[in-house]
Amino acid sequence: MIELGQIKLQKGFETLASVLREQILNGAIQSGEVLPNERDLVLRSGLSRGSVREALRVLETQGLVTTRLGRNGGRVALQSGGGAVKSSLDHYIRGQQVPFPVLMETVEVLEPSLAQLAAVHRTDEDVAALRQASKKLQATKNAARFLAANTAWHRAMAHASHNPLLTTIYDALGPGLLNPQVAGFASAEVRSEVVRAVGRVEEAIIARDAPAARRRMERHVLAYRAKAEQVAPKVVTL
Amino acid sequence: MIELGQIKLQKGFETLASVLREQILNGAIQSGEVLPNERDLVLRSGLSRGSVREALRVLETQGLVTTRLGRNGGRVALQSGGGAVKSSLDHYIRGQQVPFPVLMETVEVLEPSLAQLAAVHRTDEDVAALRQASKKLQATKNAARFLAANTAWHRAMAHASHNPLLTTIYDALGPGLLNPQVAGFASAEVRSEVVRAVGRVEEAIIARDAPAARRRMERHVLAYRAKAEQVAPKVVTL
DNA sequence: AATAGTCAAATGGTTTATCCATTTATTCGG
DNA sequence: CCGAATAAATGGATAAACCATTTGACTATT
Repeated sequence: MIELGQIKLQKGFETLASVLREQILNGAIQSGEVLPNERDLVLRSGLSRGSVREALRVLETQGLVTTRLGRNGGRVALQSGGGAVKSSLDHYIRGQQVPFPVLMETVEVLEPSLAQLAAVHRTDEDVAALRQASKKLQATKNAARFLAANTAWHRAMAHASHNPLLTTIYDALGPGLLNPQVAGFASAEVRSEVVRAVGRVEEAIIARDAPAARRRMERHVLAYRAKAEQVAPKVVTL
Repeated sequence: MIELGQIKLQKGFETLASVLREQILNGAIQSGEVLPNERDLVLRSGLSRGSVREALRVLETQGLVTTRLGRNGGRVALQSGGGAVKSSLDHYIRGQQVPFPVLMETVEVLEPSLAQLAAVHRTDEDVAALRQASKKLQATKNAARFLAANTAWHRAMAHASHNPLLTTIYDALGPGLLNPQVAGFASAEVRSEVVRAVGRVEEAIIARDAPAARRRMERHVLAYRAKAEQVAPKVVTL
């Protein structure tokens, strides 16, 4: 018997979705361009309106088109932004029940590298954003707001790396890290420690000292883990 | 004027998709469980079959259900695997036209960390898989197959890290790296160099020497970049 | 002239009804 | 008991309306 594998039947809506997807991804349909409306696509494709709508819905879900209602509405082509990556990672994390320690480990891998890259690629605007974020961090006493300010600084650092892939991935991990058992331990002592560590990383980034930026962030991350293990060992340890 | 933001209207199919999605992600609908069929969902939701189908199509696109045809068919709930992450990253890379150097940079960030984690978490099965992969690599002369074998070894290493997030992300980057201008330079000299470097990283992973694994992979990655810059400077340099 | 109100048109959203295609359980004949 | 025919259950697809939302055009009012 010859090996055939499973013969995959392409459904009508899938075919249309593929065709349009390819045209958007390869630039034949430019970002911002309005696709033909549903009734037009029915005529052009020979499919029914229901099938056309399913195809468009798939593209919308993939972040390749948005939908505008009303007169002068229609489907607008987009270059898929970080949104789809974010939601797919979110589903993956929740669905596979990725353990919290794995999330921490991942962040511990990304942050030092982001700091290093930020030191290499940062612009003056990045520096301004970082300074503003760390200023906010210093000024914030409330624990919940401190967390938010901390996240904001880290995002600014990621942005300064100018690596859109790593930044998008890093951003997508954020929500999963807001484990209340771990994130909640922002005592005054911990906060001042974080402010100090962040400040030192920021200095290195500003000085374009990539090895120092990495090293300091590595230390910070290790210290953070040590503290988290004190507070909630069962949640943190792999 | 008061700040209101855009008031978001929830469409019928969106609402149904959200409800089902939440139930799948929080485990109320178990992985492998069959959802009610379309006609049932029409009765339960009060929506029409078209809307129900759009909702299910969205979930399918997000990798949360699969569709089986025929009697005893239906929608089966899944925990979203790496597929959705992979395709969203692929769309992101193609759509945003993420430059090749950024891809290389990202891989250069991930690989040393993966090697380090592999040294920490590897099992005996991982070691067996790595050995098999590097054996294949040594034996392969043909340039195209060498590339494939090289990719396979790197995947095995990523797998050995036992960090599903990083592994999934790393896997998703693979296709984008097959730039023929860069990947094609597998001369005999380069190949033997790669084999040697891979072997040394593998030894460190087997010996559970995490710092060495990272260090050796870092060196390998740097050497690879240097070589690539010789061959195709315009493609590689940021 | 400027503004507000009204209407019409274009588009996506939704419904209903019906049929087709695929797969599998059941039934029936040998 | 087995194989073939049949029926049933399910997703796939179509057609024909109508609804909802938005915007442009027109009109009336001030």
